Amino acid sequence: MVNKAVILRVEKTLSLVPEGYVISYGYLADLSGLPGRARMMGKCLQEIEVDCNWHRVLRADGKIAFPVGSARADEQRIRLVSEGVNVKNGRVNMKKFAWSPDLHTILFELKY
DNA sequence: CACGTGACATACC
DNA sequence: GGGTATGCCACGT
Repeated sequence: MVNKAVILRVEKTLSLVPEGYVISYGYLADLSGLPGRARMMGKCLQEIEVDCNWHRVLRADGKIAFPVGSARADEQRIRLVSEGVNVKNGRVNMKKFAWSPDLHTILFELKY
């Protein structure tokens, strides 16, 4: 189990990620006021509402975190492609599609 | 208390 | 590009 406060923070951050963009686990943690806790993001995503933007979360190198060919990986790829994010060999070009707002601005707005 | 593990990241070779 | 090492934090053994 993950703290409910943490879950809420991550849900809030995910709600800010625009359609057509993606974000890494590490930066998601940073924006949620939890620097260095990338590994915790995965735990959170297993407990978060299915309606969140979980499919926009990728590894820092742009790869989908699930094993290639798995049902989850396929669903994530389909969702990303359907909103305009190119997925080639289970990987996304982070230079093009990564959502990278100013960290401090977000932290200030969310009061973390 | 010491490890091992995990939807991870970074640095270095 | 791949492979190893280390840092990170929560949990289970």
